[in-house]
Amino acid sequence: MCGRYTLRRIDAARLGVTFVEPTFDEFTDRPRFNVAPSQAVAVVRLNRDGKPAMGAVRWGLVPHWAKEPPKVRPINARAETVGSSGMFRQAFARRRCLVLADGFYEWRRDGTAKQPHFIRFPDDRVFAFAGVWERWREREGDDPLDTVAVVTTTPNAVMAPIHDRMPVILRPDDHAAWLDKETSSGNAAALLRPYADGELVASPVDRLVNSPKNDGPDCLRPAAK
DNA sequence: CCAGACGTTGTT
DNA sequence: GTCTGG
DNA sequence: CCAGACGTTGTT
DNA sequence: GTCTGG
Repeated sequence: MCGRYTLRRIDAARLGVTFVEPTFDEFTDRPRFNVAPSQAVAVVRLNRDGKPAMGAVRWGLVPHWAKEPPKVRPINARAETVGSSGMFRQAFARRRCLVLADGFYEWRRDGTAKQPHFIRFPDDRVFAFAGVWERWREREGDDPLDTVAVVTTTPNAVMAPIHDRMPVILRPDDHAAWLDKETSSGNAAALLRPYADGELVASPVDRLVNSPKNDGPDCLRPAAK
């Protein structure tokens, strides 16, 4: 997947979760029309009590064993390797999460030009990418840096004309199983497939979104013909 | 055994 | 932390 | 992914 | 051209 998505509103009740971290105000106060890598993103993960809770982490994974957070960090993890790669396997086994969004961008190449497309559900509902997260600390007792990567897979019929990868979008019925630490790696991996055809829609949007500085409704303006 | 890597996308 | 390559 | 920078000395 | 930052 590309490095951009949107979160314009949050329907926490529908997702069956509660707000737990103060930093989450960042999302309730300011809708995001262009969430870029390294920014704070909204996730749902299991609390210590085993219940789903909503919070904020940074987009771009820093594994717990890193000596220093690298400047360039993976924002995506391939479904084909997320269970085996040294970078992701622990997070995949123990720290799966949901990354909340209500749409995402993908660029289609027209020769040298790059045409951004916006992909969403027709009712603009909030949905969940499959994510894996990690907690990094400089040293014992320091404040943690929590980070996340979104899992990608092969495109469905809507995405195929635009791009050769797409983020994994989990159906609500699968949210609990993805989050559950007891779910086997095999069963978790089975959830990592392209979203069913026929629900998502894609449309070209203004190139305004190409600059991470732009974060407003204009990012969703239909592309000029 | 130790040292070094550990990622994706897209592009060629 | 854990795996791979030498 | 795209946009934007692409530098040093010395000072805080 | 290539790297960094968002």
